[in-house]
Amino acid sequence: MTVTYRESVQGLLRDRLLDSAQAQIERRGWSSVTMARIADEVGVSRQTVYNELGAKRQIAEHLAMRELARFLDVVRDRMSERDDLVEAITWTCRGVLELGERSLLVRTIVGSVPGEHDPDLLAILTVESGEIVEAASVVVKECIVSLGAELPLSDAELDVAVESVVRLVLSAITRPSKPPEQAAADIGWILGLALAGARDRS
Amino acid sequence: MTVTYRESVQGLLRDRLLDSAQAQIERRGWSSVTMARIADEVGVSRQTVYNELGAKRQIAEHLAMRELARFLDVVRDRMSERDDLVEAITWTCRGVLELGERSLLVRTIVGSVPGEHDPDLLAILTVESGEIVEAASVVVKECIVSLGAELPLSDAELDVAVESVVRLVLSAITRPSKPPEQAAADIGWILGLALAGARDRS
DNA sequence: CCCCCTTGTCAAGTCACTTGACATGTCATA
DNA sequence: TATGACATGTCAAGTGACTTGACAAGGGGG
Repeated sequence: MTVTYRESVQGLLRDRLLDSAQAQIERRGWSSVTMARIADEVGVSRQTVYNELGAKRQIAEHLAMRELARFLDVVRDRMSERDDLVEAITWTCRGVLELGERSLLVRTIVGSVPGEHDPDLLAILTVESGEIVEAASVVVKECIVSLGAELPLSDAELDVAVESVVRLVLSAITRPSKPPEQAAADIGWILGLALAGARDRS
Repeated sequence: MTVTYRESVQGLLRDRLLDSAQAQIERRGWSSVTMARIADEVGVSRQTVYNELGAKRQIAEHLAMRELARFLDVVRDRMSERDDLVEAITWTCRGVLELGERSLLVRTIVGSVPGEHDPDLLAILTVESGEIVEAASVVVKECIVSLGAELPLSDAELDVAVESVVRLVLSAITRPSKPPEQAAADIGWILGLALAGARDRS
């Protein structure tokens, strides 16, 4: 019993509600998302939506966190598919950036015209992005550590490096300027240079 | 909203309970299945098991019906993969018999030593098998009708033919004497002969 | 300005599930 | 044979998630 019945049920409700909200966003934008419509589509009462997800503002955050989880799954998968650190990071960045292109939710948020940015969604990409960077950094660092390679960086320096990579990826997703493969190669290149410089240092 | 949230939850509970019961059967036999253990594994109270599934005897029936559904899925799939009726039936019988060999639940029930047959499980294969024959016959007939071939049989005669095939398959599952492919060919051969005879008749 | 819709909150009701208890039956063992 | 351990099956009272209906407050659009 890895996951209990009760947890499954609770998770099922959450998922359904978020699925509905996400579908509405992707169809007609965030402003068309309505607590009543979510409740209706899922077949529960409006109050239950409030109980489970909280105010509408928080729904956007929940969606962001759920989407983040999808990206972190890619991170975990890809990081274990290469031995060399720089290659692993490059390969992972590419996968993440490609998912960013495929993700309908991300495209809807990022792709909306600046002027008509919904305040709630905009907030996610700015105020809340701190949490995103933090969560992603933790996962990436875990993957690097479990890779077990010898690094010319102190623990604190590793944190900085990881966070920088995460921020570069996030930036490339929100303001893409080149295809994923090349953007990933660029990030890997920078990281490689930094590691070489650190190695020379000693 | 093809299936509502509430239905999903109810179905989830049922499935979990039956999964647990089935796992216990396959591990240590029917007699080791306990209402308390089912409740415990799924993480609900013992009373909930009674509410949802009824007495222990009925759990065996539920399991049989659920397993039957798996077999009928195979029937529906295979019957649509051949144009000629006899070929379709032969192909379907083979698939069903092969599933019978793979099905851990079926193997556990059928394969248990005659002397130690648990009364409840034994009942399923005897008393309850009427329901099984009936349900399976309905599905098979539906498939035949939707196949749309011209048949030399009246509707009542078709019922008899279908039921006979179903009974032959059921028998081959419970008392297998040859590999699925050959047993299926045998059934198809009989059916072919019967149809030829019916055609001559007119 | 008023109407309609939305958000957000509250209290009372409903129903699935829990809890604890009890009667009953069966089997192993002293 | 008596007895303890354990299983089935049922009941009533309790808990908590979800429902229902209502309300205040805040925008747009006719």
